[in-house]
Amino acid sequence: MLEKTYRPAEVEAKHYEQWEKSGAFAADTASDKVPYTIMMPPPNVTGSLHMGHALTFTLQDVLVRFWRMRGRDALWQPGTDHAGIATQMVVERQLEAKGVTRHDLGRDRFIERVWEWKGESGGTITRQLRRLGASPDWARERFTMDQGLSDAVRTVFVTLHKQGLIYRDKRLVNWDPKLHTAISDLEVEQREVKGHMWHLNYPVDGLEDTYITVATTRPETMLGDTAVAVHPEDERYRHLVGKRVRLPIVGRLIPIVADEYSDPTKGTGAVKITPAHDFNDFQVGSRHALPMINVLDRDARITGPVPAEYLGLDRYEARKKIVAAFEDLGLLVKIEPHTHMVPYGDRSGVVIEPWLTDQWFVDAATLAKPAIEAVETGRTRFVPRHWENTYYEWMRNIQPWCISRQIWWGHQVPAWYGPDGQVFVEMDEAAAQAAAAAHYGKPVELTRDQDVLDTWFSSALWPFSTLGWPTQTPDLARYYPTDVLVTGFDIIFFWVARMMMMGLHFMGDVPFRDIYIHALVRDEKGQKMSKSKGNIIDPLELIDRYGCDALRFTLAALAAQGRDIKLAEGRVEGYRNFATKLWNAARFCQMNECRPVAGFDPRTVRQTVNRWIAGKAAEVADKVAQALEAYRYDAAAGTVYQFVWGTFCDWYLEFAKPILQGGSETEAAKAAQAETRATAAWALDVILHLLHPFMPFITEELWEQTGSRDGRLMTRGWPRLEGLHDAAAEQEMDWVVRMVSTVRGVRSEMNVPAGSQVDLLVGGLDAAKQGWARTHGDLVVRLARLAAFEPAAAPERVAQAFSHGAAQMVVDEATLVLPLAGVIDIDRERARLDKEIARLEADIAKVDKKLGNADFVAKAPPEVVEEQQERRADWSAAAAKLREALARLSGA
RNA sequence: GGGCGGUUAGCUCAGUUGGAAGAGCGCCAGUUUUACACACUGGAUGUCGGGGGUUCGAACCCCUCACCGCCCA
Repeated sequence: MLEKTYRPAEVEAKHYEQWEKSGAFAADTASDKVPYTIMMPPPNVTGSLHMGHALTFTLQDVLVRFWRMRGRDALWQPGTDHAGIATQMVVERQLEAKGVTRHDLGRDRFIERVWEWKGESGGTITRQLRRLGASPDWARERFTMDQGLSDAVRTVFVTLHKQGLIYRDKRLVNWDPKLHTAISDLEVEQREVKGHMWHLNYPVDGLEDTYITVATTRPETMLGDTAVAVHPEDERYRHLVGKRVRLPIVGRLIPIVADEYSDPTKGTGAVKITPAHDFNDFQVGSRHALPMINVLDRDARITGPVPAEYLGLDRYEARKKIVAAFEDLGLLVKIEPHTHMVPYGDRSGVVIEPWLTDQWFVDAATLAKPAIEAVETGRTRFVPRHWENTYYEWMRNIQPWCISRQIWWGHQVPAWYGPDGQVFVEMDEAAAQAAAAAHYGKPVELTRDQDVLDTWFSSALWPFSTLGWPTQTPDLARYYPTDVLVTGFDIIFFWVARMMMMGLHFMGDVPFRDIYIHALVRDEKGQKMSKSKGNIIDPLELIDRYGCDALRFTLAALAAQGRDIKLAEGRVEGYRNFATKLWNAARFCQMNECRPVAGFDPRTVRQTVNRWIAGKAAEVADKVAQALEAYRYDAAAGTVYQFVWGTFCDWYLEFAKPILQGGSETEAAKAAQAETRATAAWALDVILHLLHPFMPFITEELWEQTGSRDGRLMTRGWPRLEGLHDAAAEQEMDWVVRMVSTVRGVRSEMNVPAGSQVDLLVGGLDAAKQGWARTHGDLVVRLARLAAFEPAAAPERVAQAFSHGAAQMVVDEATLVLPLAGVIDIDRERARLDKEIARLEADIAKVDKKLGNADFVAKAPPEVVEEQQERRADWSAAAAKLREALARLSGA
């Protein structure tokens, strides 16, 4: 016998181990099934499971389990990425605790330490994924620093270099002065900061007492100014263009240039130009061939051709000192409070400096072209579709991608330099030596480029590098392109776009057919979860408290397309209750000996209730499948929830009770009971299948406990239920539901005590329904808590009932009478009937207005008009019957 | 400034070819009703953000305004 409540903690680990051990997660390259492939977005190896992971991996697992049941050879490719900067930071922090720096260790030993760390702590997130019930093919787990994936990275780098799509260049990059590395645009976070706008006077050379006032948010950069720019159309400054100003403090003479970059409506209309420290100024500088003077070192301290007293000052100390100097010189015009955007490194949290360095770049614009086209032509489809705009917007304005990082942990750039700086990009040192020997005509000593590549460079190859590329493996042929990528919108630029570019370039085909973009998980107030706000909900805690299935079902049920998910713990609790409900339904079946019958065919059942539930089950199985095919997780979850609770538990099991628990004296009763037992067990099995992708643990546990089965639920096929829809059974059972609900409603409204059993007399029931009434009489009695049910009550019975007071109601063509001698309050009943009639009359009036409109009758489709007419007829018949009832009441 | 999304019951949200406004939670009332109180039964609740338009008919299509959120400058 099942326990009274489901206890997730006791079964989750057991089932997971069995699934994994049995090989149920494994894809089968040799299979003749059609593959279904999802590349798991590799979480950072430093990561631990947060709610965003819980969502994305639940959604992926639902799909994978679903399609696996649908008969596909499912490959969910798992792994982690090496997270260059993040991982290096973790290990450096550990060293720091011991008072050691990575430089003390040296590069090789440091990297050894990182691998040690990875061995000890790198498995956290994959262990946690198991607790979530995720079913990827763990045997194929990959890491972006694996040998195979590293070969792929080198191959891609060398190939793109030979194709001229990777090059080395001196450009301004986003420099992180704390981490001492370049980072990509995407790793820079623009934050709104309350700062100041300093208005500084620059004396115009050769004109006494003439100044040009520039406004800046960063006074310290004036040390590197090489021009002042004004708009060519700006009348205020036209006469000064071509003249020069003497840069205060520094004393350098710099030109006043006309350039459209300067906006006459902003600040003073004149801007200082610092080409070596500002992206816009850099462009102005190139247009006017201005010198670039670097005044910051790698720590963002002052360096370069500046007065000695400034050398070595931190950028903010320098700012203070510069402002003070302008004030002393009488050149500080004013300081205004000013709110503006300041770039911060998303890892280090410090202000980023645009800094002139030598870096490796990918010619992203060239690679982007086919990637844009693939989405335009629909070879890859975004779901929901509007995310393609975000993709286009970024792809069409794509900048060269800076891929080199000045850190140690990562894929070292496969480039070697000769004595004269000549670069040789090759697969390995031997090849570089050979190339160098050929170039110089003799062997030379080479030094390897110290930089490593952006982690996203290796992640971009994930859809094919994990399958064995550059080797043309059977896996690669079979599983690429993949079916769908499931990820969050925040990663469209970082990763999705780059996989598209690399996939198309190296595989000649898109990496995935569909890109399902899901929302962000927020707290119940709609706030983004963050450590600093203290509003983090830990998925593992929720799993401990409510069970994994409850969390998974919640996330799926809330995953409506195009909306963020506001997660309130109450929802998880609600779905925990749902799991308990299912558990108890199974318990009920078990208590009533509803056991699966081998070879049971639901198409052969005779009892109306059984034909009815079989038809409903088939309908739901289809709906759920269709919803999942369309990534409508919320609809799929809602449909199965509604069926389990609202149909199977609330009605079917109640309908089955009299049959199951009634006597089995006659042969007919015995047969009905046997059939109902078998059908109930079968319907429960269907439910377990439909719920399995969402709630794998409880369904597997119930599968195990409710029958003697071969094999696990997880490896079963999705129910194929054809030919089960039964409109007649549906009509009949709907009528029973209407009868029961109507009586219940009136009982409650008339304050009939729940415990008291009353008679129900029915008049005017049409002949066809007399049969239904006979079949389901005891159901109506039981569910409406009646003493007796008389579907064809004699008029004198009714009259007698009225003489003592009765409540009346209308179901379809029939009038129902509930004798309530001693209980009924006549005024109250009259008022109730009045209200019912008024409601119907209001509805009728609405329809009449429509039908009275000649345009409506003329222009609306005939079936719509007919529908309205039928409605009107039904309502007015019901209203007439209620008026009769009211009259009877007054007569009594 | 540009783009995208949102505004429907107290709360969170469905509502996919325009054709009687829905669910869950919460709330109120009642219930040992032999699977389940993590339950059962019943009930109340809406100018579908405002305004205009198209249409026989608009929560849905178009225009406009307001507010909220996100992304990019």
